[in-house]
Amino acid sequence: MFYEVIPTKVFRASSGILTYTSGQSLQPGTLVEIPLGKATVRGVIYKKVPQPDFKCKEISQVLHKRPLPSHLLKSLVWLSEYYLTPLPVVANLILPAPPSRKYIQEASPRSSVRLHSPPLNTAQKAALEAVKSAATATKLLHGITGSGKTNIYLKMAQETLNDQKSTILLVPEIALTSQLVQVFQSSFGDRVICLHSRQTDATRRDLWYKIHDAATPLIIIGPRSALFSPLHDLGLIIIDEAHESAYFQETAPKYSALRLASFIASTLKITCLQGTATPLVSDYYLAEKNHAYIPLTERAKTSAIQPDIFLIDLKKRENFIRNHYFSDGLLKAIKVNLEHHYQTLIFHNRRGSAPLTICSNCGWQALCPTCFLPLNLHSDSYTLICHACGYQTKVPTNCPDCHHPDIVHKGFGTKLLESELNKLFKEARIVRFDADNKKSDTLDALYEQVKNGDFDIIIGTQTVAKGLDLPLLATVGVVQADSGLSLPDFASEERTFHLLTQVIGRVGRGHLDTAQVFMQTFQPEHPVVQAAIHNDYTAFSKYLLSRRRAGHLPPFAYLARLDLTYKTEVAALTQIRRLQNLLKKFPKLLVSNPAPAFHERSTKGYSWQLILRATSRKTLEDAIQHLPPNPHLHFTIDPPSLL
DNA sequence: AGCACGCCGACT
DNA sequence: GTCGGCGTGCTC
Repeated sequence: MFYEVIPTKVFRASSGILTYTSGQSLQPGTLVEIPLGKATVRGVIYKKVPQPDFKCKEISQVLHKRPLPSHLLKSLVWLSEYYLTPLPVVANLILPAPPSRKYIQEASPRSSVRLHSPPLNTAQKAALEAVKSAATATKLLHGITGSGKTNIYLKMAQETLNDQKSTILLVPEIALTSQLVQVFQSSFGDRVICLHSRQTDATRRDLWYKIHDAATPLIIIGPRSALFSPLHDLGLIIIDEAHESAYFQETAPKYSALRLASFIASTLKITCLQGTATPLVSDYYLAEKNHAYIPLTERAKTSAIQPDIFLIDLKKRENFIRNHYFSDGLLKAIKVNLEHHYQTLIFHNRRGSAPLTICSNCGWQALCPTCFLPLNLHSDSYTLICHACGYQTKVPTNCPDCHHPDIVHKGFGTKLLESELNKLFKEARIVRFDADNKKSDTLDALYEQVKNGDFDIIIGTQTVAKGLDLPLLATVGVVQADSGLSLPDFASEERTFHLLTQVIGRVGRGHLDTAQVFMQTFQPEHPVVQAAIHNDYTAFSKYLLSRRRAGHLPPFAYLARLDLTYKTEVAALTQIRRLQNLLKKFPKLLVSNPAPAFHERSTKGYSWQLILRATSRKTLEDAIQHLPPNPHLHFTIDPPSLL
């Protein structure tokens, strides 16, 4: 018998599928090992075929008798076509981790008492009914902070379990301490399997087989790759925080877990529920059009309160008499909080002490020797660090160019704010959370202490904006709300809106009867800042959708980014111009001018990019498929950002 | 998307 | 001459 097999190794300019022979009768989706050149690689049976007119090698081993569930094989084909990626590249997504010698036993999940999911309030019941009655497979649940989306997830997972079906719950990044994981574990005990990146290959492989061979339905909680869990009885997919960028895989095979989940759901005729307090406007627009948009606007907790929001203009220095970074109002609030043993959260989305280091005499700037990006000052270790590649160097005492001693640092990050607050409030216990924390003092590790009030002031980047529920938190201070708005990226306004909305949502959660937000900004009138402080998603989406429509951007156009990377800048430039000319023959395609990529230079060389836009996806696909093969060229279809 | 090999232009 | 980068062929 002859079989087409999808190998996991690729050769440029091969169609991807190869034909092998076997004495056994094998079903599509069976995992096998095949000889390929001098090597042996793993592969998946695609389908049975008649004997071809060329000679075939024999399948060397059948790895698992039971084939993969059919929706996974269909997913491979879909991903390959949708993202124009060779089948062998996407095949790597569905194979279990290869065996490895090191075996670490996972702590077995606590089989706790089976709690029943909490009863739903009227608004939640109505939303659940709306989810069930929507005609499309994919539904968007727009639940504001505190509306109780989790209760709806629990209820749906429970009902799916009652139907003897499994559920996949996608989370952006898995924190085992996260409330969502804990709630699911206490409700469903050892039916819950968590997948995460810190598991060893051996553990992952074990769990893969456990899922594949499971006799009873399960609940899988994990990151985007959890979609490839080999469940034979999948009945529901839930995507929490569906706006998060972590659902897009940036490295090949590039894909959006949201789009894939939608494909799987419509293939299996099951529900894919995407829940978020701040939908991506593209998803919102599409869901609205498909009658799959379900708003849940009522706060579940009656004790929840609207925070008092103080918008503070950074241009008016009279608001900053006492300190350069913190307005007088914010400092007053911190002082009051200290007296009441309440907490204050200071949000600033830039780590380090200062992002720029320059010579005030000749204008020399400290740049990373490989990335050419400005080096960030970290005062605590007195080093300059590249936030892109990690390069470190001592801060020079004199300018390397003119030897002048006037080296100055511009801008500010969380480390500077931390030392500033330490000076202002000597008695306060201050903690900072960002990507510079060591494993032992991450937010995850110190969560209980933070919650119990062991710290008075919490400073952080986006890591503190998401999901924190602190009973003693009274005040949020945003040091510069508009700092992310100037990036050269069509998604920067949307990202800023998400962050501001999330960080505002940290207070007023019903624990305390006081809640304030101090929003400092150079652009108090900016529509994004205004929409965020008024918690007005409708105004925000209206504003952003009109900008997107005018700019021929998603959801009104399809987007692709072409990146060309060469060792020398000349090569990158000449090649990108050639590419630009080549693309002129596609009449319906909008081609941008060549521009240096945001991360213009890296260890790989110099990168330049072209942005392609088209109103039909087919136009984009045609253009990309007709590009001459070039190992220096990489493309991203539907990029969530251009950075 | 990974490796081996041969070509060519830029250096010592 | 040597090195490094680029282009090509490889697979059933």
